[in-house]
Amino acid sequence: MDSAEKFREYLQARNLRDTSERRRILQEVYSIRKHFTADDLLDWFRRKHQSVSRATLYRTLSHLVECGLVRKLDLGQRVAMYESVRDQEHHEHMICLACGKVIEFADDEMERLQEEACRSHRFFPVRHYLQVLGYCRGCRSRAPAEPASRPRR
Amino acid sequence: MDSAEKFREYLQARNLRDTSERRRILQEVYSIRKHFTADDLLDWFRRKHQSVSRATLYRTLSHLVECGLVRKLDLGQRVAMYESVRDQEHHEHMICLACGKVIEFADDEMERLQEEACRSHRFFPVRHYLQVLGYCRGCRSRAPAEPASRPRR
DNA sequence: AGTATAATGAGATTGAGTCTCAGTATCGAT
DNA sequence: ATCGATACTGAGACTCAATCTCATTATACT
Repeated sequence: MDSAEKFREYLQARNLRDTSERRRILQEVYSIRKHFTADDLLDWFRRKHQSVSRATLYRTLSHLVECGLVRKLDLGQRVAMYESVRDQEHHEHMICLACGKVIEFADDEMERLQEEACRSHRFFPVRHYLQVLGYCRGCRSRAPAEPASRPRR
Repeated sequence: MDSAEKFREYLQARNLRDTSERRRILQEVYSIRKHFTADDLLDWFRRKHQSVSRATLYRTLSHLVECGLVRKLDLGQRVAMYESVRDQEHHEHMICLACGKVIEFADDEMERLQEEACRSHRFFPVRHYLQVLGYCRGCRSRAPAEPASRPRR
């Protein structure tokens, strides 16, 4: 099932309407291959003269998150980051406190342990986020003793 | 080494000053046994007629985070949560999307896998956060099929 | 086509967190 | 103990991502 269809089913099941704005937002989100903020999206739409209002964008993004087509991330900055959920496997993020670089990584065993922890607490997991903040290879080597003088967070 | 001493050493090493506000904030933070927001702290101080300014509080909290005495958490709400880091072992959080309940859990093996992932990416970890969002036992059992009609995020 | 009602957009509002800057406290040197 | 350099504090202004309001419009079911 492709993303458009999945979204349509989600909307229908909740008595929500299939509007052109929602279709356009989903399409745009799925054409992007990296992390983005809500304002990034707004800019891209504006540049294409297909503007969507800020309110509608936020409302639609939260629906997309809710139905699992988009992941909302807190990468340590003030703004929320989003990424489309393709068939790629689930991954986590390392964020460099000095340069802001984001490294993606995945580990099946870690996922399994997590699910087990949820089971033992009778907790039903919907989504999860693992962020490792630290210093990337480059930033670390530039300042070996004390990683960075003034971290961003 | 107790927390006050550790903080004093941190301040000294950075040419920062050991002020009464900083001492009071550390003391208050360490007298709390649960998660709290910056505004919670502000309220508690106000109630004791020992007010600290918002600016000073935020500045001090970020020093405390920097020196490892306090952990800053993103529990899915808009506000940042904090918790004091006692000698208890590192733990992660499950957050209920319906009732907001926070469950703490820990797993040594998961920690180990994480460190390994960092090594293999030549990434120097400083701190990490794992949040599992979902539905707790109670909320899950109240609505078996579709966990919750209107999640908080 | 008609009707109920969900959605949209422009702009106002919220609120956590940060910044500014004048006055104050700390601390090492003398 | 005093001095001087400078880090710190607090009140309030400011930022800006995100949310809300509400009049108008679009959707979808009959």
